[in-house]
Parts: sequence; structure tokens; C-alpha cells
Amino acid sequence: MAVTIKDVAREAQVHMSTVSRAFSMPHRLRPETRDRVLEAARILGYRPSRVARALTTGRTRNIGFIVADIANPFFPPMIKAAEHTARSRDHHLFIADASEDPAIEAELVDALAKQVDGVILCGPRIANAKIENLSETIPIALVNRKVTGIPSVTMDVVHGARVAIRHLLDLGHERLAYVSGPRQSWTNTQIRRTVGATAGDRGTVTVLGPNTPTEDAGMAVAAEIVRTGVTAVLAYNDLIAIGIIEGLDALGVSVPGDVSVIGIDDTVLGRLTRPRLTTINVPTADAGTAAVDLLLQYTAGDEDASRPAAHVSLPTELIIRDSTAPPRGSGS
Amino acid sequence: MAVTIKDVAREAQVHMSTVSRAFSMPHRLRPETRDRVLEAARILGYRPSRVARALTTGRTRNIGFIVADIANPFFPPMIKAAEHTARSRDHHLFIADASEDPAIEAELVDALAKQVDGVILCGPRIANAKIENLSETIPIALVNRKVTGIPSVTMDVVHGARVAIRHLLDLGHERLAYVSGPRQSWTNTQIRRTVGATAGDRGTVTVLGPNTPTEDAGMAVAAEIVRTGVTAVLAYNDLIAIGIIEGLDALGVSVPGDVSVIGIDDTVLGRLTRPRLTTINVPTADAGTAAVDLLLQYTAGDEDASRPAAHVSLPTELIIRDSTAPPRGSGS
DNA sequence: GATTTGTGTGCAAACGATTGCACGACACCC
DNA sequence: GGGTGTCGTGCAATCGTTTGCACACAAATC
Repeated sequence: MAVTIKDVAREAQVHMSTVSRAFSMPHRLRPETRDRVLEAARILGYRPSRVARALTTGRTRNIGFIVADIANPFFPPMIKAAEHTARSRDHHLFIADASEDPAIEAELVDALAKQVDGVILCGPRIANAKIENLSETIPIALVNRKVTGIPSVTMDVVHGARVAIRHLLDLGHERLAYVSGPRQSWTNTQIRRTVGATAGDRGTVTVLGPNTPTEDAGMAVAAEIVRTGVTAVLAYNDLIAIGIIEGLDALGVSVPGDVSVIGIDDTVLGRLTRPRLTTINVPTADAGTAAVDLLLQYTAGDEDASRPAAHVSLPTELIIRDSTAPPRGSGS
Repeated sequence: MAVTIKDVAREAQVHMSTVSRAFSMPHRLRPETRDRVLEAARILGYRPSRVARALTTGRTRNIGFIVADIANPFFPPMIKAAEHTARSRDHHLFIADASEDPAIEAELVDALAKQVDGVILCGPRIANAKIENLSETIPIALVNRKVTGIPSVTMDVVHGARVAIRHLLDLGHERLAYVSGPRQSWTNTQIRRTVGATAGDRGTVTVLGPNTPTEDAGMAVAAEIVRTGVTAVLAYNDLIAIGIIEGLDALGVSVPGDVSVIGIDDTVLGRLTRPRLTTINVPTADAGTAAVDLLLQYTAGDEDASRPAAHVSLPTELIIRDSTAPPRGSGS
């Protein structure tokens, strides 16, 4: 089978503990011994067994990364960044897809728990209480969710939504709609709360949904948008926004001529559609990196100390493209 | 710490080996003992340590999944499907992004080797020889590459490319170009060989590239396309095709008015662009599933037997949308 | 009733590393 | 020249499972 620490020990004529130390505490060995061991290891092509190491040290150097839907273009850049940072810290990433299902999500945490040092939940759909629960079993870091006592990184969608709504208001829209996403999404709640407050007495905001965050859901909601008579909509994400545009188009309603549409996420998709999508950029890659860093420094910390759970908030930005315009009949 | 098999043994008043057997060979236990053990395990919330199990059995029940670029929309559906199938077989998936770099790719295989039962290489950029090499260390399954003796699943791009070229020929195009992808890509080679042969004496095919499979690369090659004077191009993938369309547009060349463009992969993107992209559909999700199955049955097989390496070929299909049309000035 | 055949459990040795402890060698100090 | 350190290395226990072997007991065989 594979070459073990014992083989190296024999080859270098030392005890296996010495081999182990040649890697973990090289400075404590006589240089000549160290070199002999390292050379032997090199010749034999020795790579320590991460499994065996995990068993003694109790640390696997693996991280679980759970997302609601890998195929949602929001996630890949985040996964990619997370994987890269993890790797640069000599960690590997398990990835799992919860299919937007809270039960599966919780089950995945349990399943992964036995072979990771911690797990990152991205846009979790599980309840806060359950998360607190799970976090007693295994260190958890959150993306786009805040739970006291648990480290998290969020994107400032409140700011993003506020700017987006103001943009619509400034264009002259008075009847707005928010096409909401999954009920369990923290981001969704944040946005929903923000839109009404931002519109204030400058406009009314109808909330449509909840919806699954897919293009199909967006298409399906188009008819309802027309029925409500709003002239501008903010969608939970780009996927829904694009679906809405398609759906509206199918009904003969033009964007942005008749209705303005704003998405959220700034995925690749938005630049490609016609009209090109006005959307809120969120730094997904940064979030992936930050989440890994947070989790790692969390698990590295001494178990005793009641360290304050770190929280990172990332800035968002409105990208104005072609899916928004003044309402028909406005002066301009 | 976590509850171990010993805790369950104590609780159920049996030896730990009995606990172990209660899970692995329940039928060999007296029903009453088995139930007592299972009940104790349930109460304590026992989950066997995958790490410890891996150490004794030599099987981790983990799979490494290496792709060239997670953010390329070609991969996420494949990853998603692979993860789901793996999970249904009680396996977990490590995912790693090789950044289109052969050296990193090989290094990743080595790094993961110590904690997986096998690895799946998707669209590998490493040389065949190196793959054969690595496969002596660790079971490998391939997606979109054929190496004798190694199980693989490929998509029938030869058929796809043939149909695509014929489509262009039938529209009346005579001067074609193939905008190629990464040099190390097997798919790329297959297509390049096919296009010329298919055109035969009905048309000429200029090969442009190699290029990295990104939108930017596509944009960059637009000028060259104009210079060659071709009226239709087949691109290595959707990303490049979309870049080409953008680049052409920036040069005042219309698609499909002046130039027809066909992509490959049929990612989400293609339906969104205007004009909507004519492209070759490849079943990425099926490939992900098939690769996991192949690898699993490969690693399950007895080590001795020289089993014939299984190979799966998946069908492709031309999706005709709006980016292709007869050349300007043709009769129709 | 002695011998064979099962059946259900316990025992203990792996698996491949890490790590606290012990110990010999050597240098240093007074 | 006998204590006192320091340094480099070996020893062996440990992590949490699995699994071949042994053994006690019961049922079946002659």
C-alpha cells in the first residue's frame, strides 16, 4: 500500500516519532538527522495520512460548505473563492447542495460533522434556533444570516435595497413591487423590511411572493405584476428578475418601457440579457474568502475563551444598466 | 467530546465490537441485543467517526472532484449532480478548482489522494501520460477525456460539432472558423479534427486560437474573425461564443446578420443573450452522475482483476436559436 | 452422553499518525 | 568531579473504529 511514516523511519534509521517531528518541529532536530529524514521521505514519496493525523489531533483540516443550490449562479464564485482560500490554509472543502430544503441542510451538517472542523452555511434556510443548536455540535460560520454568538459574514443588502428603491423613486416611479424570495431567507427579510421603509410616502410597495429563487418563478409572477399595475419591481435575485423580464415580454409588456426591473446579486447573467439588467452587486467571492477565514480563526481559538463572535459586513452597490427607466408618461 | 462507540457499549452493556456489528452486520446479532444497542446509540446520538472507520477499513467514502474552473457555468450542474449521486451512495465530495492549470491539477490529485477513495477529473488539462501515472496512486475517473485503461465518460462532441457544421453549411456558409479552446482540452482536439473533415469540399475552416475558455477571450478574438472574412463561427464553448458576439457587436458587425455564431455547452447563458445563442447541448448533469457511478464501481471492484475500464458516451444535440442565419446575400 | 455444528459475544490487534515522558550524552558551572 | 541543564531521540499510549479469532453455550447428530 501507500508509504507510511514507518517506512520513512526505517529508511532513515530513526524512530517514527522522529520522522513526525522532522515535519512538525524541524528546529528541534539535529540538522543532519532532519535532512536524512526529509531526504528519505522525498525518495519514498511520503505524504502523511490526513486520516490518521485527524484521528490523533482531532482536527481534520477539512471544511464543510453548504449551499442552497450549486446551480444558482450566485454561488459558484463564492465556492471558488472559498476553496482557494481554504487550500491556501492547507484545508480542503467538502461541498454539499441542500436543494433549498431546511431538513436536508440540517442533515448535511450532521453528516459532515464527523469529518470536518467546521461548516459554513451559505444563505441557510434553517431556523435560527436550529442553527444555534447545531453550533453546539460543530463550529459554524454563516453567510447572509446573523445569529448572535455565531460568526457570520453578510452583504449589506439593506443599503443595496435602499439605493435601488431610491433609484426607482428618483426616476419617478410611485407604484413599486418587491418580488420576494424564499421565506426562510434572512436576506429576503432584510430587503422586504427595507423597501417599505425606504419608499415612505414617496411610493407604495406591494410584496409578491414568497417565491423560489428561480427563473421559472420569475416568469410565473409576471402576470401578477401586470395585475397589480406597478411600474417598477425589485426582485429577490437576478434569476427571478430575468424570469420576470421574460414573463413580461411574453405578455407584451416591455422592460423598461412599461415596467422597470431591478435584480440582486449581479451574476454573469445580468450583463447578457437584453435589456441588460440593472442590479445590486454583492461581493460573493469576498464573502467566500471571509467566511473561510472567520471559521478558521474561530476553530483555531482556544476552546475556553468566550470570544466575541466576529461579524463581517460587505458593501453592496447598485449597477445601473438598461432595465430601469422613467415610467411611461413621465415628463422626460 | 463527541460520543464514541465505547459510550454506546457501556450504555448498552455490551462490548464495543458488538456495537460495531449492530450497524455493519445486524443479522448476526440476537435481535434483543441489537435493539438494545441501537436504542442506546439513538439515545446518545451516536454517529460513527468516519475518520476512525477510514483508518481501519482503508476506505474513506470520500471522492475528489476536480474541475478547471468552478465559475465556468458548464460545471455547476455537473458538480451538483455528482454531489447528489455521491450522497445517495453515502459518499461525500471534495471539490477543487484547478484554475485551468495542469500543474495545480496534478498537485490537487496528490493532495486529495490521502483522504479520498478516488478522484474525478473533469475536462483535465494534464497530459495523458501524467494521468496514467497518477492513476497508479489512486483510482481516477475522467470526464471529457479518454485514456486507455481508465474509466471515463465523454460527451459526443464529435457528433455535435458535425451537426453544427452541417447546419452552417446548409444555411449556405462556405467560409467558416473554429474558435478553439485550451490546447490541453481533449474536447477541443476532437472538435478541431471534426470541423475540417465535416466541411470537406463544401467549405473552408479556419482555426483561431487556442484561447482560454472565457468571455474575454471571445471578445478579444472578434477582430480576428472579421479580418479572416468568415461568415460563420463555431466556438469552443458558450462563454467564448458570447464574448465573440459582444466583440463583434462592438465592431459594428451584427450576429447573425453578418456572422453566424454557434456555441457549445448549452449553459443557462445561451437562452439569455440577444440574439439567443444557437449551441450544442451537452448533458453535464448526466455526466456528473455517470462519473461518480463509474468511479464507485471501479473502486468497489476487486483489486486483483484486470477489469476492462468502463466507458460511457453521452449524446449531444444542436439547439438552434437565433445566432445563426443564412449569410448575407444568399438567396433566401 | 459424547461429538459435532452453530450462534452470539468478547478480546485484542491492527490502521498511521501525534505527543508527553523518560533517558542518555554532553557541556557547563563552581 | 559531582550536580544541573539542555538537547536530541526513543518509547509507548492514544485517537475510534473494524475484524479475525477464541470461547461459551445450546442445539443437533449419532
